[in-house]
Amino acid sequence: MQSMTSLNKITDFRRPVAINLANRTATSACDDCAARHHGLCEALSDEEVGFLFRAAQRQTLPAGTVFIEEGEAAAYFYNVNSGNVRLFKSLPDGRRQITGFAGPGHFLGLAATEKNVFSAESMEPVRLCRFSRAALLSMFAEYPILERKLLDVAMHELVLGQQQMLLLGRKTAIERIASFLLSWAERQDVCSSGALPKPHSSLTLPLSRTDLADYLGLTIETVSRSLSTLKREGLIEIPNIHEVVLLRPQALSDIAEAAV
Amino acid sequence: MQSMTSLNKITDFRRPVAINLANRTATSACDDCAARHHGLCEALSDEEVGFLFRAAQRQTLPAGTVFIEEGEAAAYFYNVNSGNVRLFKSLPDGRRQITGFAGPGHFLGLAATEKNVFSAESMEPVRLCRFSRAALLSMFAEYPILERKLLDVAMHELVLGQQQMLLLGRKTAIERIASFLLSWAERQDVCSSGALPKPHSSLTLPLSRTDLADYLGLTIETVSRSLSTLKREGLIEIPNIHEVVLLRPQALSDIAEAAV
DNA sequence: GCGCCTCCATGACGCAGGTCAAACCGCCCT
DNA sequence: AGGGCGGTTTGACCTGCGTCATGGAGGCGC
Repeated sequence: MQSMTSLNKITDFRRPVAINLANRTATSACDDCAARHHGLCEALSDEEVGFLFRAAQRQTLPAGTVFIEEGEAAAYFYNVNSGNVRLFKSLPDGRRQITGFAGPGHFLGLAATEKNVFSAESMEPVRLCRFSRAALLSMFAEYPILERKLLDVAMHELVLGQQQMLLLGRKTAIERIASFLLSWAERQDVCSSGALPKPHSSLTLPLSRTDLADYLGLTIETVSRSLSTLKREGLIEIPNIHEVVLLRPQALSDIAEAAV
Repeated sequence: MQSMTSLNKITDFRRPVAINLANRTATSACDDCAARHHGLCEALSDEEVGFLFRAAQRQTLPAGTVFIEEGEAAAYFYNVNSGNVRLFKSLPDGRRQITGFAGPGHFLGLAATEKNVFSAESMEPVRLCRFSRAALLSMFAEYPILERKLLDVAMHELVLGQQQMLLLGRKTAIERIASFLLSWAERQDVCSSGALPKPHSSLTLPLSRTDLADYLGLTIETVSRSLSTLKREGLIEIPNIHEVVLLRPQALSDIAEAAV
């Protein structure tokens, strides 16, 4: 049991690292950051965060800004401080596949080679910390825990990616919508990982129907129709366009997982 | 230019590591391994490989053995020495999505939490090195380069995963087949990364039509029909069931990327 | 309040790809 | 050589979802 160490907990095996005296200005700036205790930064001490802070450039972007462009040289990594971001790939004729969303604390840029293999666009006003590749690489040498944490992050994204492949390759429209609602509930901490949300849990969807369609590999019409079906059958309520109430999570789960 | 260090080359920044005298028996066993100069092991010195060797259990499996089962406790990591393996997720009603293939040198188990989130099955007789989580974690402390290399591996898999999401979510049947053929050519080193294979390049497909269908989110009938269409139009030749000749890679690429 | 614009819902219809069925093709076994 | 068997191809048909079109609902400027 004890030996069954979670692989997503490899950060538990922290090596001792040299601690330098971070300047207080830096640290306290991070104190106010919504991402201070999420994602990458949560694994770091105040001193380490201070070091990271000094290596970062801060950016504030209005909604709808594409700040990572597929095919461009991949010069930077990003950490989201506030706001939500959509990640996507496009085909020349305009077809788009959203591969994921990044909110506060999420680290961007792991799926990259020399060129970015995806684009990123702010869905709302967004604040970011930006790191050059060189800066991040040099930080690895100083703070090995970063590397370890990034491996955790990458592993988690691999898990999500595989789930999404099953969804896109093999699930029906209704199953995709049900799966999405439950995974979004988990993301919003409405329920603990793996558990079902309580009946009548309410979700906020900062995404448009178009985003939803491009994420689930459907059209907006099919998304709309599937949501209507779930509503008609009493599994969800849609008080307004950006809100969904999960009336019967178990029934949603049965659909999402194609329970027999 | 020089500062544009590839992120997939972060292993270039090797920290000095303690080198212990590996016993020669171990090292020479690895010398014969097809995976010695691929994937994880390629990043390691003989001494490091020797250490890894002693931490590993070797397994030989016949074709069709499921050795990682979705939902089971994730106790081990694997490194493939020889043979090919399919990775997949299933729904209770039997629908299956193959999320990837692993050949010699590939490392398995990164997409895992406490439970495996995918299954793995040998497609042919396979030899593996198996590591318990605990063993791998303790190796991280001794050989940080492992962690770094695994981050590289994970990042590369994220890139592949995003490509596959675009394919599954937004491409037509023919586009999927064309994309697959080109990516398989790249995998088989028929062409360098990013470049097109030469006209008349020949590919070996160790996969059945069923595998192909489950990988591409199609049915075997559609896979078969799409291959026939490409053949009829003179883009490929199919001398036998496990071989495909790419007559006009550029035309395939135009289809795969939906060139306008 | 009014017009405009964007996003969403819903209905009618079409088609890419799924389903069902039959023929075909090695390949092994005797 | 013949027969059985699993995998593949091909054809005929069907359907889930995409496409196209229309109407509605909310937001925003003036």
